[in-house]
Amino acid sequence: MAANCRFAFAVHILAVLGLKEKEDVTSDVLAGSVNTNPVVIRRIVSTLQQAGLVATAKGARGGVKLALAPENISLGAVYRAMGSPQSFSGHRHEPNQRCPVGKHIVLVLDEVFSSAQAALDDALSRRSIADVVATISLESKAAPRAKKVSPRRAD
Amino acid sequence: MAANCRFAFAVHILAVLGLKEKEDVTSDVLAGSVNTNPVVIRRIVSTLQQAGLVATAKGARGGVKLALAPENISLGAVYRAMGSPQSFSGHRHEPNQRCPVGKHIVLVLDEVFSSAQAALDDALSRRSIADVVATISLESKAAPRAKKVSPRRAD
DNA sequence: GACAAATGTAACCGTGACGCTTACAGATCG
DNA sequence: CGATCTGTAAGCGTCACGGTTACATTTGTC
Repeated sequence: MAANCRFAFAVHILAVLGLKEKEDVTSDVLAGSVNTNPVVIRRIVSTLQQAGLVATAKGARGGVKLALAPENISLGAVYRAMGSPQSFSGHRHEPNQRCPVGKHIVLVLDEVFSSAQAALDDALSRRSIADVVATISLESKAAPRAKKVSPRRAD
Repeated sequence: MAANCRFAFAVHILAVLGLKEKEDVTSDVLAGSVNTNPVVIRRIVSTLQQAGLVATAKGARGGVKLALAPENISLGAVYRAMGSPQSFSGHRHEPNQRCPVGKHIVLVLDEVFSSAQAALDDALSRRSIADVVATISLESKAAPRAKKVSPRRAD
C-alpha cells in the first residue's frame, strides 16, 4: 500500500472520535493526541469527510465528529478513503513491446495487483473502528496509567 | 506495500528467465526487456539470488537463470524477497502517551498491519512464475504480433 | 457588530526513498 | 591477454509526503 502514515493517522483520529462520540473534537486536540500539526489533521479529516466518515463544523465551538457509528466504519473503508489504492507500483517506463514478456507483463501484473489489493482490503474490512476503540479501552483498563488528553476528569 | 516497482521488475525478470529456462541471460538483455539500466537489473537480481530464487554466473558467457522450477517460485516469495514487508507505515513520531488512544494505537495498528500483510502475502502466494509465464505465452499465441527480444526466429 | 474560535486551503520547505547513471573492481571463458 | 559479465559503490535528480506558516472564511458568544 501507500507507504505513508495517512492511514495510521486516520485510524488514530477516528479512534479518538469514537471514544468521544457525539462530542465535537478540534483539530488541535487531535493533533495533540497524534502528536503532529493541526493542519496535517485537517487534511486527513477533509479526506475522511469527503468519504462520509466524519462530519465537521466550522466556526467557534466547531470540530469533528464521526458521521457513522463506530461499528459501521470498517478499516477497509478508511483505507480506501485515504486513497491508498496502490499498494504496488508498476513499470516506470513502458517495457519493451517487442519482447513477449514486456508486452504482456503489465496486464498480468495488473491482475495480480488487484487481486492482492482485494485480499488486503478484505482483511482490513473485517475490523471496524469500534473494534479498535474496544481494544484500546480494554488495554486502558488493564493498565490505567494514562489520562485523556483533555484535562477534564479523564475517567 | 512498498510503493516501488522492484516487485514488478522482479516478476518481469523471473518471467523472462522462466521463458528461457536453462539459458544464461545477461543483465543487458533483461534490461532491454524491462527497459531500464542493467545496473538496476543487477541489483534486483542480487536480491533474488540472496533469496535463492536465481543463480548467477560471473565472467564471459555468464548471466542469470532460475535456481528453482518456475512453478516453485511463488509471487509471495518474490514479494518477500524484494524486502517489501512494510505495506504500511506507522506513526512518524510517537503519539501522545497521555492519551489512551495515543498510548495503545501503535500496538493495535501493528496487529492490523501484520494481519493485512499476511492476507496480501497469502494472495500473492497463490500464484507462481509458471502461471505468469503461462499467461504470457497464451496471450502471445492469441495475438502473435511481438517477437522475442532476441532476434532469432521468435516462434 | 465585534471578537474569538474553528475549519479550509494554498504555498513552501526539508527530508527520505528510489530509480538512473557512471565508474570501476573482480571473475571467467576463449 | 582481452573480451565479456557480474558486483558494488557513489552521486544525481525527482517525487511524494509530512511539517509549517499564513490567511480567508465561517460561526457562536458577548
